[in-house]
Amino acid sequence: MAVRTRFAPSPTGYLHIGGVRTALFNWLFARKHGGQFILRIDDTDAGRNVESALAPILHGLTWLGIDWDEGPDATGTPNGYFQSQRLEQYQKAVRKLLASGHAYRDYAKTEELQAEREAAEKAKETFVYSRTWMAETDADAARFEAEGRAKVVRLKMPREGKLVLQDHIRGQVEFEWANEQDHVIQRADGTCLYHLANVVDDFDFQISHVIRAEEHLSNTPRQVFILEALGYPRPEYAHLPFVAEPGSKNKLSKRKLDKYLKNKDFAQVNEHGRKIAEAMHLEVAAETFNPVIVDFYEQVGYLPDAIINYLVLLGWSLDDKTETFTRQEMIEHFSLERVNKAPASFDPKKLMSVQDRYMQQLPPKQKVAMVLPYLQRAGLATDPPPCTIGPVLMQIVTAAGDRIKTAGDILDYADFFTADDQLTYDEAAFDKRIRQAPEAKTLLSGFRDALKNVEPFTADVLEKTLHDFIAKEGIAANQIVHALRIAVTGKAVGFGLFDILAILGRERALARLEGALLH
RNA sequence: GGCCCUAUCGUCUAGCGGUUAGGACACCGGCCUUUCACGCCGGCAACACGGGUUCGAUUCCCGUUGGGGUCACCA
Repeated sequence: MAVRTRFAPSPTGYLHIGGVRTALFNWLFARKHGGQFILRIDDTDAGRNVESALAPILHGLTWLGIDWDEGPDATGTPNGYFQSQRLEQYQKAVRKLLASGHAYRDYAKTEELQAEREAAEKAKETFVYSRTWMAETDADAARFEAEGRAKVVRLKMPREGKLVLQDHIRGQVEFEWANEQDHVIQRADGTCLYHLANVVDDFDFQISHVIRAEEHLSNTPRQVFILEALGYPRPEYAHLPFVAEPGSKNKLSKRKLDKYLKNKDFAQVNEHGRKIAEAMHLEVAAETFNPVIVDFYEQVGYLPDAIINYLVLLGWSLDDKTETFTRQEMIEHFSLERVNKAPASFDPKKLMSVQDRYMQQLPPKQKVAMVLPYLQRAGLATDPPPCTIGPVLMQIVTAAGDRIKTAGDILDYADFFTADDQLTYDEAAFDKRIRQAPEAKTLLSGFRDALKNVEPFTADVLEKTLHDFIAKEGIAANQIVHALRIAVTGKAVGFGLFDILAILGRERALARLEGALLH
């Protein structure tokens, strides 16, 4: 049997990290078995802004390299893979269910139903609808309608026996039919509900394996009832544990950002990204720009491979050792049987460390290409870029080494791209290392003079120059090194001092020293 | 509350009857070093509890407790 899996997001306007994990597992499973991965849009009641609300989702999946074999195109133009376009199929299914007696017209009023519910609760019994307003014949229906009642269509669920489900992750799970309600499948206004639509779609698209979040496990009985009543084959099921909040077992939700920001690690990763976004003058609303949303990572300059690698480990593992996987390796090794049953909490710090590993592997040339747009967006480089920028960027990226953990980190070195007389200083550091350090200014000015004759102006020679200077002055390296760094970069931290000077070149280095002496 | 799922270091996890319970992230020391980052070395740290089954349970079974999900004319 051909393997066909699906991811069925509703157009919410953003791609959530938990959703990606679900999509990823579906994608992996399909790829592993040479099957198809289908993207279907659950927009049964979304309405107007579907296209714009869908764009970030399609874009996010594409960015992450989760490609779909069937579904909307990249622009999200509605086609057959939108529930809103398939209403006729759902109506047909309802008619069939009605005809076979698996569903009935119900004329109960909300208050009447509510009363029954409350009575059951009072008596501490499980609520079971009395079916008082059930119309199984046209005569009944006519009578209720004469009373001015509105109708919905309900499932006529079995009231005895049980459903035995084989789940690829949970194993055997059983449900008593008696605990199931006569769920509504068609509203009074004639539109259909999710579970019905879902089952019809899964059948029409020939989905072989339903791989979805655990929250749907309890919904499965009604879906199985519907599909069996319709004569459809039962797909295979795999209910994934959900992705939980950092440091807790609650389901991750984009609505509880305030709470996550109290988590130190989450706050730190968030802050890092926010700083970069601000440097690029990005307008970011906290609700859509934070580590729960995929877009955050793209904006900040993470690598899609790193995110995918982190995510595949969230609920799945190969063994006790392997942590790094190429896509091919993931596809080759993935199996539902090795998916964990318990929820896994999202750990942004660990994601960061995976990102760090991937970044370290990246050749400098690629880092340069990755980093350039960030300078442009921050207004530090023109577009198209000046042809001189390539070599400079290569020098910076090489000198910065592992310090550039995301592409946006290039902005830590923005001072290379600002005019020498526009340099801003970390004032606290400037105070400590220059204003209040004895002799600092004298030493800086002495070293400035020494720089005038350095030839060639390279890191090696500069290092030797400094050592000679230190020896001549009879001082410790500490007395000048920190002052020098602040004088030429404005900052107390950064990569190798001699690399900095060499990249700046003699003229700019001298200008900056001059500037610092006057500051 | 009913039903369902679930339970190994703070976090992600390995383990599928006998292990000094392993790895990774984080954390804490130390080394390297002009700062920061990287790297290296070392350290702290877990089988929720109670019954069974068994020669022997982290592992199998049953309870308890904890956590979560679900019970809509939402998806």
